Amino acid sequence: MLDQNIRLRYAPSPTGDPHVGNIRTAIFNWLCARHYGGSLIIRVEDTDQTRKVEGATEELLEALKWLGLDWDEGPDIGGPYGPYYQSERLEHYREAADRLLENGDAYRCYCSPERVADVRKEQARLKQPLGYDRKCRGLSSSQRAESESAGVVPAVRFKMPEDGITTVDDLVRGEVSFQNRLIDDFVVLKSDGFPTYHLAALVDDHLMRITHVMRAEEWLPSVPRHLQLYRALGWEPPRFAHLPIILAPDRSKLSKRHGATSIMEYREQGFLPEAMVNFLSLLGWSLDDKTELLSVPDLMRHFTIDRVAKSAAVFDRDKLSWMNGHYIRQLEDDALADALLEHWRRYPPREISELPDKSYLVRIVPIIRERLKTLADAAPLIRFFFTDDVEYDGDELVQKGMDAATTRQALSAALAELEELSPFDSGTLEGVLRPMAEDLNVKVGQLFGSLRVATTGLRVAPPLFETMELLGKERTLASIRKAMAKL
RNA sequence: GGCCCCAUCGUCUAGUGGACUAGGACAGCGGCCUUUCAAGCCGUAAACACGGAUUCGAAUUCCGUUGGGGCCA
Repeated sequence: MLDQNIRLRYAPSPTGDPHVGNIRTAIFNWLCARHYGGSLIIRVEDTDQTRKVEGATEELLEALKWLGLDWDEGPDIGGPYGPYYQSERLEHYREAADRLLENGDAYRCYCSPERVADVRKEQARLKQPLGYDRKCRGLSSSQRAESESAGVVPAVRFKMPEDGITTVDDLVRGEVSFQNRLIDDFVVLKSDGFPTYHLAALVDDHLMRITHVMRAEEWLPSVPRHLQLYRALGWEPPRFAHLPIILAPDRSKLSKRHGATSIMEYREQGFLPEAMVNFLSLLGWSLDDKTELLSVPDLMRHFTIDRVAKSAAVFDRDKLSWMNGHYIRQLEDDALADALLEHWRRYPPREISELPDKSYLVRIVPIIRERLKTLADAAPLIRFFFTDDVEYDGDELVQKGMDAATTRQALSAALAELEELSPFDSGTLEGVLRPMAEDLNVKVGQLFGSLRVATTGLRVAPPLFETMELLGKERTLASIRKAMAKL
């Protein structure tokens, strides 16, 4: 059933930011195509001119590339079934509409949008099923001529069968049936000559030899329309797989008011592409009863439609964060430094004014790696490495159970000891500072705490001795002196 | 309102009639480790929506109810 010749498509509308739900659909299509050695086609559904957003297609493709997806045919690379923008394929839709008209499977409708709306309103009032009342379905040629001469430009409506049942054998849901009589004669070609989604997507899927349509569940109700269209056109329909939708924590549709919805916002917030792909893959799909962490090759190896879930999934940011932390921890020093530099280049952090040297950053990275959930967590944690005037309140130096005098005394003692210290490395530092706490009759936590604030300006910071070593003797001593002056 | 889909811990999920005293993960809680914060390790709490039916036996099949979601404007 599924073989190397399968062709899947991802067909986004360039109407705004790439939504995580849409991206999840892209990932599923991609994984499926790659798993079976088939092809992934990207097609831009830009026939709705009013909703078109400038630059949206470029941003979308960039998002997909960032995540590591690739495709075999698409707007940027072309392919044997192009063009891959629907706005450049209008003649195909017109042709299909003409055929439907010729064969009597469609008719011209002269009703104004206002009339159609009124009909609906009345139906709603009477609590009847909503839909076009088929007024123009039985128009005589003279009636048509009359409207034509009055200058009314018609839309083309498909003649839905008035009885019978349309059944789809969905790959994730099994058989789903619809009563034809409850579905109205929908528009396939608008009066402006542009196709509706139903016609355009279907014509392209056919012409592009799509074998499997994997898309979000919200499209399930339009399947009977599509199937009837395929029948009328004499084309073999693809197999369908309707994916469960992604919900916000309050179980409503994921939208702006729930926080980030664009995949690019997650990038900005410091999430890694491998974490996003892994996490999104697990929303509506699972490998088994215990595997959570899967690399892209793992996912490609294991992804099959039969393991796609039916029920909607809530987008759990906490789990994403955990997973991102996991992937950050997995990065080698060099790779993590690169990732941070790249992130800062793209989204300059307020804490660090200039991009630091990679050679220095590579040395810092080991002491913060396991403290990061996102790349964005790094800058506030290590800003003191890149500036000499760290600002903090003098009170912060004073640890619990101490006062300004004892703190000053402790810092002074530490300073005296460190001035003579060589080598200035973490092991040696710990070797002299730990016993010093006892001599001073304070707890190590108190001494280290004061030194931590003195050197980093932070109460929560990377490990003290490693930090001091990386700061170097001069800067460490200078910051302790500065701290004493604050007391 | 009509049509369609869905229903296992708070969340993501495993589970396709007996191996289920229902497994894993995130989050929570407790502990260990510990210079802060993390990470790590150990432990703990937590679910088959409800009611019928089928069956020797049901989370698993069927029907209904309830709830949630989607589409139709």
